[in-house]
Amino acid sequence: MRLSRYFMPVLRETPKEAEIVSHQLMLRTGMVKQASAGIYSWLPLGYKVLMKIDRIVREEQNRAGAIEVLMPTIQSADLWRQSGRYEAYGKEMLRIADRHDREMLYGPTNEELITAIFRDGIKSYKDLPRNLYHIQWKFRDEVRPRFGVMRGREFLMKDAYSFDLTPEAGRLSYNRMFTAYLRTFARMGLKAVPMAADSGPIGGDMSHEFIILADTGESQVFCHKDLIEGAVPPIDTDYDGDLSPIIQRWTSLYAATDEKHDAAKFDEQVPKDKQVSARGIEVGHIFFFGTKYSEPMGCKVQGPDGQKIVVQMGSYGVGVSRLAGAIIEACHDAAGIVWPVPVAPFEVGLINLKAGDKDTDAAANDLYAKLEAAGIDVLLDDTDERAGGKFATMDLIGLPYQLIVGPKGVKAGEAEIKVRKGGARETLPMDAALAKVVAAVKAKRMLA
RNA sequence: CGGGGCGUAGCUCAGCCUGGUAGAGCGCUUGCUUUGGGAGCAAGAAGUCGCGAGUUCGAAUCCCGCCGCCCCGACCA
Repeated sequence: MRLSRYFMPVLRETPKEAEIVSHQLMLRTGMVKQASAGIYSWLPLGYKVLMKIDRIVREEQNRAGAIEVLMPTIQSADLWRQSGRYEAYGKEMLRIADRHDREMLYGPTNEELITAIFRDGIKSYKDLPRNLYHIQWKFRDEVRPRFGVMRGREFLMKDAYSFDLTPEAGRLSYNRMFTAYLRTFARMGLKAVPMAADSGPIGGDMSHEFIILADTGESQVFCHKDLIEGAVPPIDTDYDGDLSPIIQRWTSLYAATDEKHDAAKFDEQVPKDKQVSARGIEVGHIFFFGTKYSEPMGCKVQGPDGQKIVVQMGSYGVGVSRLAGAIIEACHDAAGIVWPVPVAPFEVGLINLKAGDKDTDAAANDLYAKLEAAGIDVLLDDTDERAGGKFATMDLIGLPYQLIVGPKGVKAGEAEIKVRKGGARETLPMDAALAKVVAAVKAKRMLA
């Protein structure tokens, strides 16, 4: 993409409504624009990031055996009456009447709808297990939206729902999602730690929040240091195999959010030099809820013995739009965002320091064409802005690698590479610089 | 939903207390000079002062109502 033809309304100053750094940076870089409280338009740069997150989530869901569907944003109240939640949900549910005065709602979640879909689509125990997921916008009419896309009213979420015959089989489904989540967040360049959460109506140990660590995170978390550097399940993990060693490894060490934190237990279970107290952001939540929805909604299958079996369910959420903000919270410095390669809106920022200069233009255009040919997602700053402004903007939007071409370098046949994270710079012959950037990007695309 | 605050140019804000008909910086446009880390000079465009109703000779300013937005708390992915 050529910046001269792009739409990227960057702001030099920080809009006053933004309190936290990710919100400030998302507004300043022109990633999003607030439409009304807690509701955002995603501008090109932000949308690219959102789609890269979306894609990683999807790839890892598919890999774990989940099947993608797409459910509507608008649901009927009748469906929610079947589970008894229409009355119970409260004001966070946006209720709408259609032209026939039928009661509708903008879905805050999809348990009812997926349970009905699955119930009506299966006949026998042989149809289980299954895991269906979708990535869709949801709406919760929060009393007080804040923190930009981290806590908006409208948000993009991945929700997976597992269906099993028995609680034991449900645990296997749970483990698959648990494992997929470890990979999903690691691939985005994040340190995510699963922490035991309130497990709802079933009890037991089948609920975890996935918390990423960021100095500016919303809540205090405590955990064993080894969890932070824990080994991420490899790409060839066999999801049909026994995943319990992975789960065991990630759940046996102490990890708790502040509301569940037990200081005495922490001291007892974790050596002083392994105790980590940090800030965190919840980006995923998985739980097993058994027959909470399948029972009232009549989601049953006939078992081998002819008896009806109420299906065991679990649900598994990832805050896709929230992640865009959360990643920035975890990855920024004083100059701006520092994107991990897998979620960066562009992988390389190519700076033409003197647009309009024949030789510099030729060199920049040549590198641009070669980067594109190499399959690199590149943004070429070919505007006639001054050098200082270009550097500042490029640092602000945080592309992982900058390739800088100016008249001096062109004369010497050289280009400069700047690594956004850490700021290391290196001047190399044109082709060597190109090769090095391409190799660096490709090496970092798949972090896990 | 309790408490607090804010709405004036694209952005950040001054002016409001003490009414007299709108300002600054940045950005934007044009020209000249500059050109490797947010340049200089000159000229210029740009605001129904959130909306409505009042008080007044006169309202951005005072009064009332409404709307929008933000912050703290409670709540939440």
